[in-house]
Amino acid sequence: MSKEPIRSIKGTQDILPDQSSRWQTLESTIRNTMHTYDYFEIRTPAFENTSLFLHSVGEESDIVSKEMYTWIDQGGENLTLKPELTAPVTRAFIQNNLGGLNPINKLYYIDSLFRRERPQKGRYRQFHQFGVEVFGSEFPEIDVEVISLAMSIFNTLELEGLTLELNSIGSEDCRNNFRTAIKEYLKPNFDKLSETSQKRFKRNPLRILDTKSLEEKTLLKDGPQISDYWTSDDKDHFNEVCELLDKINIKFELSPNLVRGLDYYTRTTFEVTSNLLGAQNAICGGGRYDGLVEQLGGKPTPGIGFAAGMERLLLVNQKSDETIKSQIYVIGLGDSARSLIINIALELRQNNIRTSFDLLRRSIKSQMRDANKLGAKYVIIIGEEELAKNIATIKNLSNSDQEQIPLDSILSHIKSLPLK
RNA sequence: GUGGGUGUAGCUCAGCUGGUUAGAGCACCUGGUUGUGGCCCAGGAGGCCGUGGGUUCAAGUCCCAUCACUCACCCCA
Repeated sequence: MSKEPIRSIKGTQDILPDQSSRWQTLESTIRNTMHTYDYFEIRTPAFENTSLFLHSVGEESDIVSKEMYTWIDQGGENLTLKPELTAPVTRAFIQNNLGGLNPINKLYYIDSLFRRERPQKGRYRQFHQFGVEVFGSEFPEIDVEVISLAMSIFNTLELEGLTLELNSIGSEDCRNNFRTAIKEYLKPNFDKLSETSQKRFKRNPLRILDTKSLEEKTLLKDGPQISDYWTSDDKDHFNEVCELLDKINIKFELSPNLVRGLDYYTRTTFEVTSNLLGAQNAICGGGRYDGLVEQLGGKPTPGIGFAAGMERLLLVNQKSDETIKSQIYVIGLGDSARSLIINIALELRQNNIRTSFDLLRRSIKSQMRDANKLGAKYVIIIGEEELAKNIATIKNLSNSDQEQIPLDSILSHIKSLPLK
């Protein structure tokens, strides 16, 4: 009976050292851009009360109805690993009265989320998103700032093949009117609709626009359009957003059927897709949610945000990353030298010089190999001969030059060398 | 939840219509240099051929089941 090793959970992944540097560069690019826009980071807990998501994302949404990791804890509380971040950040915004401290709050996050779906390319059960949530402004300038912030990060990452799709699903009134109109229009054809569309017809008619079926698409083409039901304010808002985007040279496509899956969206919705991915080609999605804060018990406060999937960004961003290289490798031959190099390595490290030495008591040959593999620039060799003369041999690995220096001048000597 | 594809060395894979000790490249280790890396050369280690069952004189190869991975549907980042 051989023991089966324990495996990671389906849809989760280990990020190993050969990949972690790509994550680090991605994260620092995100933070840098966020800071140039004066957005500040918010961190929320990994899990929340389940009701938070029921009341924001919507009970009929796929996320809530079939994808959440939910459990009852030992105290009887109903908890859920966060499947998205707008609701938790909004909850934190309300709970900490951020709106009372500042009329506008520009928040960003980089975080892990959890959804129990069947994994596939670009989709995992634990995945990472970065994004922003801005509370307090109803004006188009902020819609545009948020979009331009997202695009600016993608530009810095030199991503190619991206498309920005834009739509407005109008305010509350608009959507109510549209909802009755589209139901009216589709009612005679109800039997012809797909099963999912029939469900949506009852629960969330707006999302029928999302359909993939060609027949339904052509049927919808001649039906009522959301834009016909925009209030004049909705229309003005959307036009201003488009104009401002033009003004700062951000290209976009109008997608009248871009309805996002979550209940809380209003007015502006947008999505960025990549033609380099498979079926899961959305790398970023966002929009306005002017009613959400109030819905979750806060003072009426407009909001807008986006979230971008980091695993997908890394799939799109195939640029290779230079690996971090060591600088100094210290070799000690013999017992006394071996104990000496521990001190030398320590001193170099305290001076911010990347330093390694052999931990397997291997031969000098293997140690040289190891130094080479680590990308060290110089090797310091201390053996019997050197010890006797109180010197160290320093070898430049790129041109094989070797020189000998006094033992007590190692640090100053190394500091004078080009270590890059 | 549904469908397709794939499971052979640490990694990428070969193994033809079933046939004898299961291979390659890369990586790893040792040696070629009494204390010197990369390149080269020589050698070495490393495989319940995913797992269980079946057909057969004979199974990595065929059949069934099962598990895992993967892609896709649904939906989303």
